[in-house]
Amino acid sequence: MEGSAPRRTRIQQEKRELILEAALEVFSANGFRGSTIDQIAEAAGMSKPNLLYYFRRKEDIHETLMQRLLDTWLAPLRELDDIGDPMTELRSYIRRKLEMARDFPRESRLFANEILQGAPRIMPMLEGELKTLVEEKAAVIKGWMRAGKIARTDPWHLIFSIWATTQHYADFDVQVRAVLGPDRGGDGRFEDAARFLEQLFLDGLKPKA
Amino acid sequence: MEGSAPRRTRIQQEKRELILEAALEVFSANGFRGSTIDQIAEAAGMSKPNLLYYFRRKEDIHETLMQRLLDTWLAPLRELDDIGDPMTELRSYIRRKLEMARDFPRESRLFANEILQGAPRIMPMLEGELKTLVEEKAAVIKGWMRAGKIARTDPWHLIFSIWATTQHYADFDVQVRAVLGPDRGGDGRFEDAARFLEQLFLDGLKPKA
DNA sequence: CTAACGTTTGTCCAACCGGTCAAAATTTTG
DNA sequence: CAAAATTTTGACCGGTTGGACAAACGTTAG
Repeated sequence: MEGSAPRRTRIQQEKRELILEAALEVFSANGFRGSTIDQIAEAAGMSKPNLLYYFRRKEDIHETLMQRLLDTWLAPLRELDDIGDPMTELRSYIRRKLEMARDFPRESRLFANEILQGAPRIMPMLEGELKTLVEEKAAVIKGWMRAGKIARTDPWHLIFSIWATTQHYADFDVQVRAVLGPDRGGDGRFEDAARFLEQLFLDGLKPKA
Repeated sequence: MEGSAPRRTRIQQEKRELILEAALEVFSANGFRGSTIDQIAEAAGMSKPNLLYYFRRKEDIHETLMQRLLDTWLAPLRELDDIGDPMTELRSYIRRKLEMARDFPRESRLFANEILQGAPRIMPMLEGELKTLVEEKAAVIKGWMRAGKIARTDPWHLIFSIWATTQHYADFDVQVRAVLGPDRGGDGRFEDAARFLEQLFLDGLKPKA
């Protein structure tokens, strides 16, 4: 797809990292169209033309950012493994996703922004790599169901519900904090969420008979 | 906050509705900064200056849209009532929210966009009206838990999980459809989702002993 | 009919924005 | 050190955007 990776000097590597870090901050807060090169340049501590020396177009920054994001973003799902106890596997998948929402909220929001706008830049990846990965894992989950290890349901929607509930704490963070208020909405909210989600996915809400 | 509502001619009422409808389409697809007055004007079938005759600033359109949105958006939660069987109440709340995601995806995306950008325009409402409403309903749910009608958990995070799982089908629609593929991702996906969510919130994933 | 009022349009503007370019400053290399 | 290569900067450009405005057009009531 791309030619061989261009050689880069030490300065180029450092400055490119600096720009990507600044761009993550700006893009995740304002979206692609809502962000200006000037904003990113200022956040990175350099002038606009200087930034454009490292990335020729605004889109190049976004593209690079998105490519890096996707690998780390899908890592937890890739780790979902056939070995080990199914219920434990699912529980640690949920925990890992929630930790990502806590530790990398900007990445989550960048992704959410892209999807919300119709995923114009990563549609091929959704229909290709992501679809294949989910199919693979859905098969694993189906195996667990056939073996009677977990209840029978739709594996795809199960995965969606894990994505939705965990990423909610990154993407809708301001709302979560506003609704919980200063006391409940402090740092402890992720542990509360983890406890709740564990129970939800394990037992649901029906009272113990 | 605002003076008495200005008198409006018949034409003004109609045209304002037309503009709001067009703006919902454009804003929900491109975000606030990503949308131009020209786009909205074209979608509404009028010229930019003409549109600006009805709404003096771009922000006014967005603000009006947001105010209207919030009422209908919170209606399902307001309906969550103490009368009736708790488990049934929760199930129909989930169903109503999922129906809103299906029937009003643009409203959902508009709201998601606003929250993602840090809710600059509706923060007071989140900390006021919304927080109060959720507190009220959390108390109702706590009552159910005390009465042994549903399992004991955190009512706040329960509400978040319902929001997250249902709105996911509007906000991340492109991703859902891409991952499900043409066959599974058709119109039936909302029924599949409803079935899955009902089971999840009722029984969780633990296999029936 | 006509005056008053409401609506629509074309033109214009200043600010912003993505990106170019050549020259200056700096760093690297021989 | 000095030449070569790299990095930084200021000035600039064309296109877009939000919004202003006055003139033209349409509608309605006396």
